[in-house]
Amino acid sequence: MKKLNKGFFEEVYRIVSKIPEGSVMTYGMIATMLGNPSAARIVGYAMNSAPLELNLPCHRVVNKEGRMAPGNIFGGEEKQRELLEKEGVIFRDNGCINMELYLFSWNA
DNA sequence: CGAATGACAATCT
DNA sequence: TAGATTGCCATTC
Repeated sequence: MKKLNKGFFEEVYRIVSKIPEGSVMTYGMIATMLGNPSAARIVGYAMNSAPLELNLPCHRVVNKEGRMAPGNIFGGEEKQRELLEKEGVIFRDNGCINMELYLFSWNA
């Protein structure tokens, strides 16, 4: 669980760590960046194995709905919501993020 | 090498 | 609308 230098994972970590505060990224989007638009699961899997030492802003990584995973990951999706809100991300009433507004534009 | 896993996505019921 | 199912692809055992 230490040699996570597996191209794909590494790229995921790199991209995620590049997400500026107040912005969010979707798994499918990251996967597309890596060249595999269908590898969204791999991104999630990478997060699952993501070393906390990297301080990856995984809370800025959300699914297409603008929502976060199951809820038993970081300590509760609600906790994530608070974190993101604190960074300036406004959530909708349904608990989803305004992706159109907060989606991080990687390709300048 | 083969089977299992996974924090998604899209489709179907 | 919400829940369940399948597909996809890389990593792990």
